[in-house]
Amino acid sequence: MAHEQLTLSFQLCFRVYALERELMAAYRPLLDQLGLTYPQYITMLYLWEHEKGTVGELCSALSLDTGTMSPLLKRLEASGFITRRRLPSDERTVEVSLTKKGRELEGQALSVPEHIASCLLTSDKDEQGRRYHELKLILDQALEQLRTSRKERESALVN
Amino acid sequence: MAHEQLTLSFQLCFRVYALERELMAAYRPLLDQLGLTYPQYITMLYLWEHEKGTVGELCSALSLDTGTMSPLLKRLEASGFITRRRLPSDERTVEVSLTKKGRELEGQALSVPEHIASCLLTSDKDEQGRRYHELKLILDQALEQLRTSRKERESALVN
DNA sequence: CACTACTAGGTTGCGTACAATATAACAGAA
DNA sequence: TTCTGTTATATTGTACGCAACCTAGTAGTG
Repeated sequence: MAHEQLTLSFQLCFRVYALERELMAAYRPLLDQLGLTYPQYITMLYLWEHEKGTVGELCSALSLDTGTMSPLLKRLEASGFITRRRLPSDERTVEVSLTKKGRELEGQALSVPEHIASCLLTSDKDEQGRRYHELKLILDQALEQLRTSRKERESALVN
Repeated sequence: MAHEQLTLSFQLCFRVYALERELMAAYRPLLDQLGLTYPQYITMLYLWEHEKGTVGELCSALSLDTGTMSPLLKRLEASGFITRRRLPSDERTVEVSLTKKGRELEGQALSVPEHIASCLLTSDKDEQGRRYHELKLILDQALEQLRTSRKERESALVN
């Protein structure tokens, strides 16, 4: 493979790594006021939209495993935003629901996207909007690419 | 701000968050064989290029703070890849250097970029190369944008 | 029913990330 | 020289993120 492609791949990875942390740093002061972290915030976003969901659905929606999600939900429960209960129909599955306090938090979170957008967008919003739309598409392609590669690796291990 | 821009920003953040973890998952099996994590790997990349550096230089090159870098370097030292010593000229500064074992590791790491590139690039390498080059530019712009916004926030706090 | 396999979540251990704080060393002013 | 402020790094505490393992509940088979 061409040296340039190897260099490019490395630079992409490093930038994604750096950008992820820079984005978290942008969210942090906003979410601090709500008493949430970013992973907790996107968990709440899921619940604000769907009102409830099982642990498995949350793991799958956010691409997180139970080792991350279980303690995270425990903390959200301790903060009083959600409740957890085992389903009578299947005692293995745990259903997560919003509390009154959790539902009310949505109102306070309404300004978060605006703040983040204003950190990402500068003067020429139309031009930048087009670029970011393009960026979203490429990120999706890269994600799908990597997930496909990972599944191939994993099934190769089994066989 | 337009609702579409708010939605777009959120989707970008979520995808960067997901892509970062998917990339780490792609690196993990490769780096496991070297006995490195991704942050340790990019630390070694810096040292393979520069032979040595201070803790501060490493923090700044990788955009990590000392709370992350200090224990990371301690682990790299425990693995025998680096040594640390305080500079006689300034006892506050710690200089990190490669050991023989650390230098030799570079040879075993040569195939890593190739593997990652092959997970990211599929059939049409030229077309995809162009897209990823574009992606790199947009990531850089987003990074700079966010860093500028952050500096503004921080200096606003001081004043 | 007894046995086996599978599934949904939880727990443990290790390594980041980072805010907040601590500490020692240096640098400049009085 | 002493005091003061700053700098470079380390430490502590909290929260991910994930591999590996554990457990209880369910489902299918004979």
